[in-house]
Amino acid sequence: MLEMRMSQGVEWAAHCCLLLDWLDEGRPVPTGKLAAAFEVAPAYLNKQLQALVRADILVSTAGVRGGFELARPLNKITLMDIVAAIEGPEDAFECTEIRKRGPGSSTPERILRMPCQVTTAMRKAELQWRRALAATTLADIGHNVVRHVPKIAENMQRWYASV
Amino acid sequence: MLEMRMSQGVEWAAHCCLLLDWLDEGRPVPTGKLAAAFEVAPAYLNKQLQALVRADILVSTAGVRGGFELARPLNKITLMDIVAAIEGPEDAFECTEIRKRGPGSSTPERILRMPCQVTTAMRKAELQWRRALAATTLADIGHNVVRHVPKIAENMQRWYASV
DNA sequence: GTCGAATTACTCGGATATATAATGTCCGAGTCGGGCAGG
DNA sequence: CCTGCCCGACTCGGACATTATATATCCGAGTAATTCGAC
Repeated sequence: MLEMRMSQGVEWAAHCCLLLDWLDEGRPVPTGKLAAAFEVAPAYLNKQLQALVRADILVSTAGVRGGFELARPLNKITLMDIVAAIEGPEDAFECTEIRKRGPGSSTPERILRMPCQVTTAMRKAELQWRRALAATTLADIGHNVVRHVPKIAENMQRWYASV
Repeated sequence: MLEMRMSQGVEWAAHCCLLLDWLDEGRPVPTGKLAAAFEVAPAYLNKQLQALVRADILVSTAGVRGGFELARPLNKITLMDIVAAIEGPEDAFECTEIRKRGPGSSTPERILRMPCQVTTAMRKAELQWRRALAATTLADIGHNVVRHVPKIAENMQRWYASV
């Protein structure tokens, strides 16, 4: 059996953004600290954070006290933004137009111009997915977390001060 | 940039099912003919069709006049069935529970039992996707095609008789 | 004591390896159809 | 001529390569803080 899987980077990115919000440092937070917070490979996390910078979700600062900061508040960052930043803007279903191959190649050119109906249906489904992702901000998710763990920000700040 | 992509097999599978319906043979259609219809690698297509058999979308017949037939009419086959058969039933977003690692491990066990809010949001979005896929049958798609190319079945039957 | 420049340690960024999954190929087991012999 | 058995060719099915992608790592370029010296 095969498996359509999303990159781990999406999960890492979302949690990192939430953590950056909770820490609420005035200064950049370096990759090493974020990696330590989730016990993941620092250099690989760095790569994902670079993608978030390119998507204007984070801003990076070089130098001795450098690191990453949120480029805008969490209520301006949607899950769609995160997914698009890490996975790219392409659709999951890629149409290779096999309908045009073989005997299909002899159908009138006027008709071949019309979109593939299989692809159209797939696109509609993916659109629903993207709609839901775009409708959810990281602020929404953070709010749900705080509802269950009110002291999450305080806990994370205390931990950050100790490392 | 990375890329979350769905297997090509999904596209092949959908088009093969449509073709099987249009051909409307009383007998099984072998892999070779289906592969010729779309100019794809026969052995690899065979692999995808096997998955459809395991999912009870097609039935296979061995032997000299063997091949594949639809296990049920197109209005009983949804895009969700196709995707699940080829890609597997797992969610695209896989939660690795990184919230429990690092400082998160010291939070009360009672809270860690609750689901990850990032994952919950992702699941909701995927559910919308699955809903749309499950709401679309291959009969719907086939109907849309016939609307633009009324003679599609006749064309395919004529081609099939000639190969 | 204050200012400024060189130094140094730290961080991001991209180039480079490795692991894993998707893609593609090949060969064996099974089976149906036809041919052949016998009645 | 009809019937039943045997043979052979064709097809699926899964095991086996190959290629592409995701994962992981490493090192260089650049920067900001710090230190050291001069005024």
